[in-house]
Amino acid sequence: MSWRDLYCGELRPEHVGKRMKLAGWVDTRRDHGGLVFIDLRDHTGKVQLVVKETDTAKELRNEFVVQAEGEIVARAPEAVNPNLPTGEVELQVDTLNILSRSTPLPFQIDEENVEEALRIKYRWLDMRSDRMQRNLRLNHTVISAIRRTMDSLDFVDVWTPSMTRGTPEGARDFLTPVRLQPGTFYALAQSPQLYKQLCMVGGIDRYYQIATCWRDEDLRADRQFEFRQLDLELAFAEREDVLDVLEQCVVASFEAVGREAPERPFPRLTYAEAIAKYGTDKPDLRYGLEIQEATELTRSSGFGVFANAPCVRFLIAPRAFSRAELGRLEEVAKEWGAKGLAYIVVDQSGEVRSPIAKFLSEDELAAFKAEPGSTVLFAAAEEASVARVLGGLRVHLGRELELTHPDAQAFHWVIDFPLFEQDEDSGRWTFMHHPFTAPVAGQEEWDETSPAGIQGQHYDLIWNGWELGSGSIRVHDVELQQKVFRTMGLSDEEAHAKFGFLLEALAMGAPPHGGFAMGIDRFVALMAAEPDIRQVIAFPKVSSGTDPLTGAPTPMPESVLKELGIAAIAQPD
RNA sequence: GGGGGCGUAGUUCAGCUGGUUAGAACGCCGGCCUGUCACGCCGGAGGUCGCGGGUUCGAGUCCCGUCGCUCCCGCCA
Repeated sequence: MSWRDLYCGELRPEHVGKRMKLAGWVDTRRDHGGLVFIDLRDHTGKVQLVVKETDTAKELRNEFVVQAEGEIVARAPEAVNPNLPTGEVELQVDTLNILSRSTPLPFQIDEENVEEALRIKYRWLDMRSDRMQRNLRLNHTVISAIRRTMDSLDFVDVWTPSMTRGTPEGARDFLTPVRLQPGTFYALAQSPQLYKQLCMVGGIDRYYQIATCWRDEDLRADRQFEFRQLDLELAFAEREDVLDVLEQCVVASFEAVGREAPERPFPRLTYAEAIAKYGTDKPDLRYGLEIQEATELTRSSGFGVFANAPCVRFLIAPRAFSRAELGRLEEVAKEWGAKGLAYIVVDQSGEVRSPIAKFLSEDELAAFKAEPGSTVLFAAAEEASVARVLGGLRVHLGRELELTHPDAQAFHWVIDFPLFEQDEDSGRWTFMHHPFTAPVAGQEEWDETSPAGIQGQHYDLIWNGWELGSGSIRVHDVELQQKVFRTMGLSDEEAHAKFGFLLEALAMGAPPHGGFAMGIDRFVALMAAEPDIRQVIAFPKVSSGTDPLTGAPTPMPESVLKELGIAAIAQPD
């Protein structure tokens, strides 16, 4: 015997006259005395039950789980509900079983704006909402499409360990004490990076995995302690081979949910272009608002700040801002590190309002090419600071001025990243992405104390200003790998202590290879038009790093810690 | 570690320049109702205004601290 013959949302006029069992949750109850109407809900939708007054019918409350049996009948024409797909029929109930009761709920299903920690604490209720049902099913659909694509391209799913060797570099590790080896720890994998490279050396040729990764860093709208990534690696591959696989996965995902896929190939933008035109390495290209260069133009300007700054750039906002609006924009600029915000407002009549206009020549003013009804916003400082400030302003203006069409989708690649970057405080050089990224061909030689300008074969995939993921062609030459380690200040001895297994593997016949890792949660959140990844994760943690549902994390008994060979020096509040 | 926003009934919110007994909607409880579909009507319960301190004749409202949630910076190879 089965609990039900059909899903609630599936009932149609063709079922009229049939006797059926339905089961689901009581969505709403309309008690008319002698007659009770119930909207019965499951994940497919709702259908109306009509129940004669009985003790059982009177007892029903919201979110009770019930089974109802009876005849499917057509509704009278005037009783049809056009707002419901099942609105032409209803179940005339003669047998009603309450399978499970419910206490009054802490919030109503489908109520909007419920505080998120409460939704997460009672996730089993939240999951009944249309929103979460849609998102979790979308998550599944996308992952299925990605797996189908990877399988069709002959990728092999290889499971790699979650418990791995800790590294002081990169993100902070989550640690697991090891009882059998007191005083030592495994680290939960920040990514399968090294294992997948070993797979390449091992002849797997095309590896992939929907891999869970752990990073002990502060949580954000787009970051959780644990998350999943599409992790892939190809042997004998060049950049374009890798990008092609990712583009196929993105297109397949769009097609799987019945949406128009972005056009291939996705546009490519160099890192240098991205920084210069958009002030960030993950620009949102749904709108223009490009940053423009003015350093040379203002070299001999009468405005000292411009004349003396190593870099002067500007962007032109399509709006003549008021003084109050400019004040708020200056605050935004300061958040991004600006000392102030120079501007030129050109109002609708073409009249110029600007505290710096008096310092600028006619030629300078004309050179900015500001149309009536716009504002020129300047940043003048070190190049990196200018990029950061104008990049921040650009994103702010894009949102404030609603420069994006709601349906616009902008996928693109950022390529040609620097291989190393210099720490602003210590002056030390370190890798920009990770130490396994290969330099571009012909740039394998550099001064290990000053690797400025060396470019890496690294690439990022950006969607609407979100970094979906990144990848690179890796170093497969052991000498080159050691050179990279030395450049970031790791002696050969230290490198061997930490990454000896990689160096040994590279020394035993490593094919050229490269790969990528794309954040699944970010991808699905954007697909779902959600503002953060918690909305597509079944059981997320809140931003303090705690789990309101289970109450984790918790202290552990002394005896347990002792067995693990550790002691807690902090007590929870 | 730093900065911003929020915190009032189970939920979502209102509550003015400090001033009687802190409100609404939904939910919940009781009653009536055989065609509703956000059913309707009548009645009711429900509040440490996050917490602590201060200013004041008087604090939901002002000040300080603190906690929680959230967004951002740092951080995220």
